[in-house]
Amino acid sequence: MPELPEVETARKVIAERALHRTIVAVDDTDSYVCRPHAPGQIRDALLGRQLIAAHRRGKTMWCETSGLDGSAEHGSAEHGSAEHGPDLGLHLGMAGRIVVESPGLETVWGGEPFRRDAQPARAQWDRFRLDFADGGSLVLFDKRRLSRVRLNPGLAALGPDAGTVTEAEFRDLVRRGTVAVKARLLDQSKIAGVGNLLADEALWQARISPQAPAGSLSRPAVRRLYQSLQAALASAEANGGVHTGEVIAARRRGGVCPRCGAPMRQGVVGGRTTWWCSREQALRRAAGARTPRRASV
DNA sequence: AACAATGTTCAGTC
DNA sequence: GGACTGAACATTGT
Repeated sequence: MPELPEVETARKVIAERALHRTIVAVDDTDSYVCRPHAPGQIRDALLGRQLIAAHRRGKTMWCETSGLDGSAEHGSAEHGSAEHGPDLGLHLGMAGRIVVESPGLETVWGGEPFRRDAQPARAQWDRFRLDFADGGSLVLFDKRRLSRVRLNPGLAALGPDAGTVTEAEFRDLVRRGTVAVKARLLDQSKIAGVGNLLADEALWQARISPQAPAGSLSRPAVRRLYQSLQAALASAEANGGVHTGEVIAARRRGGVCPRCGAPMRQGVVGGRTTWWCSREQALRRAAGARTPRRASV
């Protein structure tokens, strides 16, 4: 169930292990995952080509592909689009992972966090597959079938990547409107890459209520939020995923704030289950308002 | 058995 | 048209 850091891990797996290998077979028969393409359309577009680069913005990945004889990987060749194939867009949805097999090398994967269950990966969860001429493969594995594969994915609906957005851009995009700040963080058209856990973690680090209207944040608060988000992204990438966030383990019944010990509170914000510290992330009303209610559990 | 799940999209309302 | 809300999507795990 990947957010930006997990998707970046998957992108690296592709970039390091799946490039420059000729595609000799494509399974694009899952019409839900491959929508709106017709079965066979992605296959026909990719057969005989190679993946030559893997990119990411937010949670969306796309791979550039070579010309039919692999020409683009051998440099120059700037004679027009015939030298390149279409981009292959990959989105891991809620539970997708990328698995790359290579002859003589161990299988590598990225995306969904590691689970130590002994359960073998059932082939029925392979939603999309590229087979390479060397006998290896790239598989999009997804138990829940909400991942997506498509040719030439548009990126116009995505805001700047959460990992590279500047503080000034972030402030302009976030601090406006009346929507809850958490909902704004989850809006991929504003900032791309933040998911439910990352949003809870960054807001907790910054001690900001997830329910605070986005436009009501003070300039220092937005700055804290930006810095907390960058720290949470870096920490997740270093430690293996967003589930390693400090407050994530406290997202459960009876959980307490890892900093102050106050009970964690749960609710729905922006349509997603949300946990926050009842003390440090209390929703403060506009200037002049009091906070008369004692903390309730 | 009912419900939640680390995501996106789309129909609907203001 | 933009901002916002809530349900739907497919499937699994609790």
